[in-house]
Amino acid sequence: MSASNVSIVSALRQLVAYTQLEDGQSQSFRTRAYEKAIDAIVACPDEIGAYSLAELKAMDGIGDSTARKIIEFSANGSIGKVERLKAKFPPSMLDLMRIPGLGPKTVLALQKHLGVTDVDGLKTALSKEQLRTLPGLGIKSEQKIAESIELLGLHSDATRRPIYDAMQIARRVMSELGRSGDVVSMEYAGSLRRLSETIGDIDILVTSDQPKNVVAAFLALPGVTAVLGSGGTKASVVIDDSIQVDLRVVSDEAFGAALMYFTGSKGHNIILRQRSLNRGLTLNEYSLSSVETGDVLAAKTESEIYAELGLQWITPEVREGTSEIAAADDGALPAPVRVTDIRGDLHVHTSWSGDGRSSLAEMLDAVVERGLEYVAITDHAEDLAINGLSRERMKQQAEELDMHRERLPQLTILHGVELNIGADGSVDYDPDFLEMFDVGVASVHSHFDLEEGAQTERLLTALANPAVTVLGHPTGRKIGRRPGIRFDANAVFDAAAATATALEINCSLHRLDLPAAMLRKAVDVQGVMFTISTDSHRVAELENIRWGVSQARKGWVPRERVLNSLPKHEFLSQIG
DNA sequence: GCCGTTTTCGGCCCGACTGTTTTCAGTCG
Repeated sequence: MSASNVSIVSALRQLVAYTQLEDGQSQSFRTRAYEKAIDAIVACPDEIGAYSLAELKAMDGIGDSTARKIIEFSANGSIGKVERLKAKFPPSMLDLMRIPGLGPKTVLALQKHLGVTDVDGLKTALSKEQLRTLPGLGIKSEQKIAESIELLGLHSDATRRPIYDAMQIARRVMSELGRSGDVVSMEYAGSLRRLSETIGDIDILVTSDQPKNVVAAFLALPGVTAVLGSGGTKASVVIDDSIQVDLRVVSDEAFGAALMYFTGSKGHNIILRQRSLNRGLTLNEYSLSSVETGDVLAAKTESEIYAELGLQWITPEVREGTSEIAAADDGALPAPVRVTDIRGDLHVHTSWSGDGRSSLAEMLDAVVERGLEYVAITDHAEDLAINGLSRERMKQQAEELDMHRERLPQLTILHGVELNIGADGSVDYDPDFLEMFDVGVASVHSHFDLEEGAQTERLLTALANPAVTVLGHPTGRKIGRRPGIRFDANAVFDAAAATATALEINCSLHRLDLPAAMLRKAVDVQGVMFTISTDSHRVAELENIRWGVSQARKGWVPRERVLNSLPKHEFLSQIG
């Protein structure tokens, strides 16, 4: 069996770290090339472990040398160069490089002058006050490194936080910081704005005429447990002992340039700056300007900067520094889905099911409030223990829905159901009973650990069921808590197209399901349609539609492939 | 190590903060 993308990326990350030590710098052209290859693999929807040399080299950012290393890893489970460097630099030196403030230069100096190659050795050297004797280091550096060891956990991959958690903290920080009268505008940027599934640190951009005041207010926020650094226009802190938050303050005129810079990704920025240089321009966090005259061409909005570079605006979610800029250049990026494109929500629970927290009336009123044209009420079906509705209850609900239809004539209310896909692919009730429903969202809520072949069969059976309109949260994953079920995506997407069953983009930040890489794969299958639905269990969750829209953008899903963006009559004839 | 309507060789993004260095190197994002 060939290596998974995850294991290949992990091996290449090791290669980067060891090469940084070999080169004695973190930004050599070689390591940057490896990092570019990693970005390409992360963004690739296909498993590349079985790719041929030619196929690997055809990928943008992967050349002959890296391609051969990938093949070597896939065949042997290791890379010769890494093994060779391990003999020179003990693996524990990589732990040292993860300590904030320690880069390859300092770690090499530790080994060369003090024979220190691991964290314990470093602690001993610190206690003997030996670090201050190293060239370029002094007493302050020694203290800083000692403090950094306490923060060691913050920079490891394992401490990336699920986006849901990070978003909560970001919103809290922003609401508190917003009380400072000096904040003109504020936006979160970085991987949060790109809707990455896990977040390493939170980036917050503020525009203000009084940057020093904003930085001071930031450092004084409740929940700040450590200050990692601060200056006149930027600062980094740790919130709740758990996640790093970076603040950057610029003038309001530079908002677009700063937002772009701070949103990244790093790879995306590098390509844009290169593109700028090719046009005699330079791009930084303040502006896009002429190299020769210094004249500012654009700074206030992202759109005008992209436009000056001859590009359509690129939605943040796809700024991964891979193929998005070339696609924008060709006008081949799909027009990003907007929240206002969504005309109906097809996955909504009420207090009729045990886990719903808002009443049917409250939900319907809120849906009208949001200006939707149609909605499907999809409470749980009977096979879900505790939460599911019996047949009798479903019939009662149907009657109650009729009342609400009279009450809310402006809204098309569909009677839906969230069906449970059993281990064998069967669903709740019987075919005759299922005919009463306008919409069937079929989801996996159990048997997450069946093997891949069985999961695929299970989903194919469900897709073939005429009562199933939508495949709900198809992988069943909970980000940071539960991996998705494994299935043959090609087979499932083909079947979705053949049976005209839509694939759900579940809006919950816990789910974001389908995942972006799978969405990109599904978009390539002609005829596959998608729904963007909130899976709301309470009124407040209806606003989660924005995350699903954002996820659709991340998956390059074009507007016209979103079933619930269709006008009511078109939508009804499609699901009819 | 990668890449090419400015190149198969010679380039490769940009700036803030920190500490130790009196002009800059290292680290980070």
